[in-house]
Amino acid sequence: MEVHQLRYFCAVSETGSFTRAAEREQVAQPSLSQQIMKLEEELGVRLFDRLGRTVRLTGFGQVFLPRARAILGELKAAKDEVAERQSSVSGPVSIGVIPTIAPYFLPLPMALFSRKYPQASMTVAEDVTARLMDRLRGGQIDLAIMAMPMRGHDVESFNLRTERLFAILPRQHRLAKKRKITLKDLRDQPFLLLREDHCFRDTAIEVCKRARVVPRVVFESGQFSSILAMVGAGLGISIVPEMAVEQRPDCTFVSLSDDRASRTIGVVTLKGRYLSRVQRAFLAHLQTFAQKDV
Amino acid sequence: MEVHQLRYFCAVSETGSFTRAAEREQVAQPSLSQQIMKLEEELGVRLFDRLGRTVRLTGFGQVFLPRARAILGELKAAKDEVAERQSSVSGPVSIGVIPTIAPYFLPLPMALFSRKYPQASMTVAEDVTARLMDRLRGGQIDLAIMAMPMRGHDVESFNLRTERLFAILPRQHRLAKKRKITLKDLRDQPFLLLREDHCFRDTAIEVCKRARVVPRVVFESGQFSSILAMVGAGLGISIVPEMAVEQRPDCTFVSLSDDRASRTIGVVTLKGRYLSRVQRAFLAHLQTFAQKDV
DNA sequence: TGTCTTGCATAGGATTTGACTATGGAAAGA
DNA sequence: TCTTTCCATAGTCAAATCCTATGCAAGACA
Repeated sequence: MEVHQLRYFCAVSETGSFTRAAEREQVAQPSLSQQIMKLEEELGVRLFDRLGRTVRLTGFGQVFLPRARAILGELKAAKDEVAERQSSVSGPVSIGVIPTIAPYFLPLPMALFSRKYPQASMTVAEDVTARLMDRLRGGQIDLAIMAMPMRGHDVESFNLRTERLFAILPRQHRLAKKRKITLKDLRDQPFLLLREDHCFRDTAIEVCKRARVVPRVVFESGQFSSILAMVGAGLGISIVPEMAVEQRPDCTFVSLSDDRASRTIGVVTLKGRYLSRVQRAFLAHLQTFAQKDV
Repeated sequence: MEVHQLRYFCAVSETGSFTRAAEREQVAQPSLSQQIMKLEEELGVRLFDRLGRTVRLTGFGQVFLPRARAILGELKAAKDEVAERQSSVSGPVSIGVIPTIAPYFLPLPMALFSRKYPQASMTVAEDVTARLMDRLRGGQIDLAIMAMPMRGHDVESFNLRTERLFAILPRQHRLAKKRKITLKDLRDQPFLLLREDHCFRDTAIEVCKRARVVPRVVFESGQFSSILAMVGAGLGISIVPEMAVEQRPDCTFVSLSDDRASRTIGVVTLKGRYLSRVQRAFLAHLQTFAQKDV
C-alpha cells in the first residue's frame, strides 16, 4: 500500500473518472489504472465498479475512502507541523550554565532573546561543568555556557569573553587600598574557595600555581555570595572573576595584575547535534554578546 | 513521503540504530540510510543526531515519531477493516422486488438466509420494474427480483421459476366449477387489472392478446389483495400468477390451460457491479430456490 | 441503426528508484 | 595503537512506475 495509490484512489473517488483523476494527479491514465488495480489486488477487493463510462465506489470503496483521506490528511499534517517548527523561531531551548556564570552573565541575553522571540521557551540548567557535559552528551541540554577551553573530539565551542580576576579583601585589610596587587602579595593569606567540583576553583588554584603561591584554604562553598559574606566578616580573602565584582560595604575588590590572571567563558555544543532554528538563533544571539579578548 | 520511509524511521527510532533497524526491516543498511536521508531532505530537517555510534532523535524527530506511528497504524487499520468485511459474510444486502412477487416469494428465502447469516443486514425495496432498474443502475440496490426476461446490455440475470397463470372468479361464477379454462372462455368478462406501471398487467394483457382476447378493464389497483376482494364481491374477474393463489371463501382460482399462459421470475444484477461476499452469498442462496421450468 | 466519441484496460518500451555489494571514515573499545 | 563497530558514500542492478500506442466496449448522435 503506497501513498500515491491512496492519492489516486481519492482522486478517482472525487472526480468519478479515471481519466479526470489522471489529469488531476498529473499522470497518464493507464498508470493510474495500474496503481488502482494494484491497490485493489493488495486489499483483495474491488474498490470501484466500472460501469460503462461511469465509475462508482463499491461498498468496500466507501469504507476505504474516509480512511484513505484521513491518512493523506495526517501525512500532510505531519509534514506541516515539522515545517511550522522549522520556519518559526519557536520551541524549546535548553541551556546549561555553570554557577559562577549563571547569575552574572545570563539574565540580560535571555531577557533580550525572549523579548525578540516570545515563542521561544528557554529553560536553564545550572550545574557544574562535568555534569553539564553529561547532560549535553545525553541530549538533555542543547548548549552549555562554561569556562574555556573545553577540549573534546565530540564538542564544538566559541569564546564569549575573557575577564580579569579580582582579589576580594575585607575593607579593613591592609591591601585593600592598593589599586593593583599580585598573587605574591596574597601569599600566606587564608583563602576561601569554591568546592572541588566547581571549575573556577581549578582556575584560581591554577593562577596561584603560576605565581608559585600555594593557597591555604580555610573554607569551601558552593557559591560566591557565601564567600563574599565570609570575606566581609574578615575570615579570609578570595579570588573572583570580574563579573562577580559588586559594590559591598564590607569588601573591596582589587584587580590582580598577574599575567594571565583571567578566565575565559564560552559556549559549548555537541558536535553532530542538530539544532532547531530557535536553538541556532539563540547561539547566534549569544555571539553578539562576545567581547574581544582582554 | 513514502510508507516505507515512515516504517524505516520508526524502526530506527525504536532500535536506536540504523544497523539494527535495517535488520528488523529486512533491508541493507545503506538502503535504509538512503531512505531516511530522503525523508529528512523532504521534511527539510534532520530527524536523527548521528553522534558517533549512538543515534538519537532530534526535537523534530520526537515531534514526527508519534505522527509516523499513527499513520502506519491507520494504514494497517484501513487494510484490516477491508479484510474483515471481505472475510465475514456480513454487511448490507439491498434487495429490490416487484409488488407482485414480494409478499409471496421473498419471506421464506430471507428468513432462512437471515438465520444462516445473522450478521447480514437485508433491506427490501418494493417498487415497480422501471424504478427498480433505476435504483439498480444507481447503485441503491444490489439485486432485483422481477419478471423475466429482462434484457439489457448492462444487466445479468438468472431465472428463479416459471409459474402458471390462474383465472380468478367469483365463487358463484358459471366458470368457477371447471377444472381448466382458457382465455377464450373469459372473453366479454369485465376485467380487473393492476395499474399501468405494474409489469404483471403487461403480462396479463400479453397472454390475452395471444388468445385474441381484448380485455374490458373496469377496475385498476396497485395490489392483488384489492383485486381479489373485488372479484369476491362479483365485480369481475382477473388473472393472477400461481404464487398469488390462496384459499378464499368468495373466490375460485382456475388454472389457465392456454399455451404460454405463464410468468417467469428471476434475479437481475448490474453487469460489472462488484458484489461483496454477503451479497454474492445471497445470490447463491436465491439460486437454491430456483425450480425447473414448468 | 450505423458511426463517432468517450473512457478504461492492455501491451511493450523507457525511466526512475529503491536495494544491493563494496568500501571509506570516524568513534568506541581492547 | 589496533581492532571493532557503525553510519555514509559509490557504483551497479533489478524492479517498479510511468509513458505512448492501441484495443474494446459503452454511450451519444445523426
